[in-house]
Amino acid sequence: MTYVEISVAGQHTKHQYFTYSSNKPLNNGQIVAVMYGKKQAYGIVCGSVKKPTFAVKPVVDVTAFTLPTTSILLLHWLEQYYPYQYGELAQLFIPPNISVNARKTIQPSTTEQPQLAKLTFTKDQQAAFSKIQESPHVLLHGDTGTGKTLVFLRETQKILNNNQSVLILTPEIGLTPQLEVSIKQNCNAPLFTTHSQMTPAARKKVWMQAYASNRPAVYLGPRSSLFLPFKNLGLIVIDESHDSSFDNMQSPKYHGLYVAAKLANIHKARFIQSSATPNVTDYVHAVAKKVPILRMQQMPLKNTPANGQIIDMTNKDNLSSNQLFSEPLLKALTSTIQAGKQSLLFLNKRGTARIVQCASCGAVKECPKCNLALTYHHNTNKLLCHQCNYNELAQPNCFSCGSTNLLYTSPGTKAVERDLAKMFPSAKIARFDIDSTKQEMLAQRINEIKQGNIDIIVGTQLITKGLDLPYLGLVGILNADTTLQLPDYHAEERAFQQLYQVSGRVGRGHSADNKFIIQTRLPEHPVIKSALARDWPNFYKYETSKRKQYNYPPFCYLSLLKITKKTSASAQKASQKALQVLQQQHIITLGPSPSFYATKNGYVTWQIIAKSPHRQQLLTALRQLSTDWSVDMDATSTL
DNA sequence: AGCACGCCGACT
DNA sequence: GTCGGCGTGCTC
Repeated sequence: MTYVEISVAGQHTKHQYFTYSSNKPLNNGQIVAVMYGKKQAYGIVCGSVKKPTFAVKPVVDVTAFTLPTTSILLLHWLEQYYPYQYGELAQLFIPPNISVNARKTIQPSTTEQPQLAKLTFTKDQQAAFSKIQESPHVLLHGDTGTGKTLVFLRETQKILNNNQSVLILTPEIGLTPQLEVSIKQNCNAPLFTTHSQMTPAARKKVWMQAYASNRPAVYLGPRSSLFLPFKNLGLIVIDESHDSSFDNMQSPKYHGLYVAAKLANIHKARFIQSSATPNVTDYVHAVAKKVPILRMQQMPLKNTPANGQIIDMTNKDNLSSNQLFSEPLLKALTSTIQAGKQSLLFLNKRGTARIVQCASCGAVKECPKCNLALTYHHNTNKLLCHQCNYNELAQPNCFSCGSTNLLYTSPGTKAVERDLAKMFPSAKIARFDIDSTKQEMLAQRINEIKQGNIDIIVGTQLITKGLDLPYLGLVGILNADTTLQLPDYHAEERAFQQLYQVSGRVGRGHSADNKFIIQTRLPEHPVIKSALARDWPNFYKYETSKRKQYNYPPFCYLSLLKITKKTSASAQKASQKALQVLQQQHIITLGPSPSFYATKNGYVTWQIIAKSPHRQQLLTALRQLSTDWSVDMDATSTL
């Protein structure tokens, strides 16, 4: 009889390991089935021990799979880097649809040998490529359309030639199958793609492939691909590294970028983080760690940058009879339709935040401590900071200019579509948002749009990502302010990134005379101005100094703690208890306050922001909270 | 997360 | 008296 320590996956476990007995020897990393309480669960063998003093249960069954040491090292690193339940982290490594009967079968991979495309590099691409040879970790900071992809794909081919595999992390690729196509054209190895629409069976196939194959391959997928049982990884690329899908998803909330960097380090693999708009936090870290930053600005095509224009919506001369559209935007729409080109109108629906903005001067009241827009609470007629709970009575007049013309809501895409249909009765209009578009339909809709038989596209954030529309002549941002003013310390950065990405959709060398119009009530806002000028350094300077002033990341470690209870009173009571624990450990706290999305089906959520200049100090304190707190370490959104 | 144990209100 | 509310704690 032997005794092993097992990391039990998927369960809420306060202990790192639980001891089980087994009558046959087990390997470290082996995946086994155990009883945990009354439930069966899978676990990872993490070492053997002497017979313990307490009673233990036997291992129920063993699977045919043993995780590589690299995976185990990554698991242990995650356990000390994040304050999460150990079981949640172990779960990441367990293959989908696992069963004790599963065999180690792999599909013989069908590899047609592709004709590798001949690459002609621009000077920037060539420079970046040679720099990559000199450093194991680089930040590829290339403007949209400068051909970052080809640079890391050539490196991918080099690594493959060296008989090693490559992992390419990408935001959800439903919208951008281009990357998949480019990999096939440029890389001479089997490609295994994972995406969120895939069935567990299909995911399992990819897992098996990584597990059993000894041949080098390219793995393409979202951040969950980090936990595949890789062998001999020579390169990890994280494409669009700023994308929120790398850090924004369900718990356990880990940042794909940091985990990727660690995994590369464990494998002694090269690491490339690639983005046109890197997060300032990541950028500051890269500078601090002396990671070479490779700037690419040269366009390979003869592109005409779009004609950018800011429309001040507080200026009466710009207004039309319709509240949503300025006169210049309507004129641009008319002429774009006449020219037979497409228009894309971007509206951020998430911005239905209950923010109060003055229609006359654009001013929004902010929390003096947090620098975030105050949200309006109807029942109490108060303006409230959802982060620290600061509040004041709502006034009928603008605090800045005294006007009584205050705006409490913003319109949705439906209203936009309806008004457009009235004003342009003969135009074909397509609306694109999460509600109107099921994921599976997207590809089809996009094809429809690419053919050019749609005149006006109305969309939300979906539209910002890597979509190349050959007939696009106009991009209009209906209300840039909604994104900008979400009460979230990261909101201005997200606004810049979105504006930058959307404006990149137009002016891609397809035709001259393209337009990019931003409607705003804050025409002098540094974020709006730098986005229009596509001036990243200016934005970076503004954003970092603001973060420093109000003590946000990267100048502190920040985590968001949430608790959901039946009643507001019990949530507050739990919050007070947590505050005590945190403050005893000298953690800076904001709140507690009702969460931004405070109530769902009768339950109430309250939250606390916890900050500290020292990661370890914050982790230690968070580990002392009761288990009903959900923790988002390094949260980039405090909503 | 589930599930058991334990201590206070309204009921046959 | 007790049925059951959910607050607290544990799972090798």
